[in-house]
Amino acid sequence: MTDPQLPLFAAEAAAPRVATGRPSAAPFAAWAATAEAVRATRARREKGRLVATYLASLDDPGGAVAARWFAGAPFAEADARTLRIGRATLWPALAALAGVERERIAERRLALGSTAAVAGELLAGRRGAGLSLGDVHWAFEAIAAARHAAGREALVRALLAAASGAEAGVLVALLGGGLRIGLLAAQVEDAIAAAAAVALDAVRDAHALSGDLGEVFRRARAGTLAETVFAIGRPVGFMLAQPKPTPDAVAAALDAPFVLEAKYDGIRAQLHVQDNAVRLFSRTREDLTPAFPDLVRAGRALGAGLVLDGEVIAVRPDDPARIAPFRHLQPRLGRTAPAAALLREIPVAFVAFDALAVGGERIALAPWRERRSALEEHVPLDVAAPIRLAPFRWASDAATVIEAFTAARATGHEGLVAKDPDASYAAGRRGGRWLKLKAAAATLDVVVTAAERGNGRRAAVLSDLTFAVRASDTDDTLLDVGKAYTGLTDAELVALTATLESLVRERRGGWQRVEPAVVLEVTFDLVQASPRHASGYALRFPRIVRWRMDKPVSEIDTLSRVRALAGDGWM
DNA sequence: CGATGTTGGCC
DNA sequence: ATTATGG
DNA sequence: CCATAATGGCCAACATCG
Repeated sequence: MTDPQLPLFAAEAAAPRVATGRPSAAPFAAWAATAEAVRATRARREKGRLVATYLASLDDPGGAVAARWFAGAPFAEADARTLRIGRATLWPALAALAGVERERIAERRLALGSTAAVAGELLAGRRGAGLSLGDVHWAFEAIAAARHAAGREALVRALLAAASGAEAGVLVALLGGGLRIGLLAAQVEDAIAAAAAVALDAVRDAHALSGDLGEVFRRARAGTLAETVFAIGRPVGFMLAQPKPTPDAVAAALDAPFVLEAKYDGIRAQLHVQDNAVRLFSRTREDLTPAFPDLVRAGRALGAGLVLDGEVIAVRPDDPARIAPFRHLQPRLGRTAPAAALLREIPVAFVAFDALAVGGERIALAPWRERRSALEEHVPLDVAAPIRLAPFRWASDAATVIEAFTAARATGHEGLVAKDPDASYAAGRRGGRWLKLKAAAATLDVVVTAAERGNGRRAAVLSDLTFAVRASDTDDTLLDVGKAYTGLTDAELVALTATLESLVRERRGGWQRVEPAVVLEVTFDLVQASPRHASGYALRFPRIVRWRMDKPVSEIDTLSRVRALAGDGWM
């Protein structure tokens, strides 16, 4: 169907891609049917079994793409390309194909909760042209390479026109950025291990190293998983920390003595130094290098064969030893060619807290103590250097954790990370060997002023709540200060929806303004000045603590309290 | 040309 | 990032 | 305990609009 010619490989230079073999002629319909069967069951083992059975049935090496797609994305994590397809492209394409108005799409989207479900409904009964895995693969390649939205829409339309009704639903889900069948990378790893009869650990390790489930599947079947190489310049999966609610929980979860480090409020990054070539990668393996030429310059001085794990933070221009909050770093993110003035105004540092390779040798499997020694040999302790060593301290009890936490907060850090000194680096996993502890937040009592219907499984409830505070003790004007969607149970959301429906004042699609009567207690990590809401403030990581049925609107918090909670200056 | 809309990626 | 949910 | 879904706020890039 699509032309497997020139544009398909045009983007190759940007990010080296791993070959997955010749495109497969295997029917896409079987993949789509498997995805639907996975969606239909909630049993995790059954989902895994379905995927494993399907993967085992593929005899064509080009079928590797099938493994990738089950994780919900059209491309591998190691692949920097995106499709740039959203509702602006999907809705007109669907409307044209189904021969209905755009309004009808919007209406059904609201009722069904996802554009994928709308596609399945509107295109139901279509026979399809017998798409193969290879056809879909080429279509994704072509869409990613298409520069203009019109070109992408034409490609999407051609793809969907060739799809059966059953295929259209999953295709739209993949195109729109999420399969949502209750299956992600971790489950696909299980299925690959089962389908190829290899050890799960080997599959996980290969995935962490390659960032491509397609390659992992192909190698698992070829018996060459162990040949997945660690290479400097190629990002590895990050080891993540598990959240803990209290210092006691941290102390209880780790054997004494354990390690405490600051939790830096920046962006996690992996620094690769290979001769003169320095690269920085994000947690999702995006290439951050272009945004940080200052760190690249500093990295060249470290010596080759190094892979460091750490955090990029903003530092104060007047004193680079002191850290700046996350909002200062934000304008430096995503830049492809940052101006010299920006580099000056917002200086950054890479705070190294782990070493995955030194002298060209992978040391990720060694315990933290040994990795830390290696790190200290390669990174200066200088607290003002652009690439600097993260300090740490030993702790054996909760009291020490509390003390370190207080000190970290006073310095401007988010909190602490606690680590097991004997643990190896668990690439790509969030295990119990690293723990994080953040600040116990203040709460605000607010009133709901507007609500919006949710997506997917929340399509039937008003799950997205906009809330306000009073202007002052003497002025009852309500000023919006944020939105939240998490914290209430499903049952509470259902009950809340009924109440909010009785309070409707104005309705626009799935959105509605309501009489201010529902009082919520909300929490957050931070209050920040923002033009987003009428109050002039917004919340970082807002979540609902509880529905305050006992509290009248006349007693909710005021703008002055919000102002008092807002971070200001360098903190 | 600047403003706006869409998408993607950080936390 | 976060919380709720269910295997 | 683990994996997954659904979603906040900020910001940059890029295409398109006016």
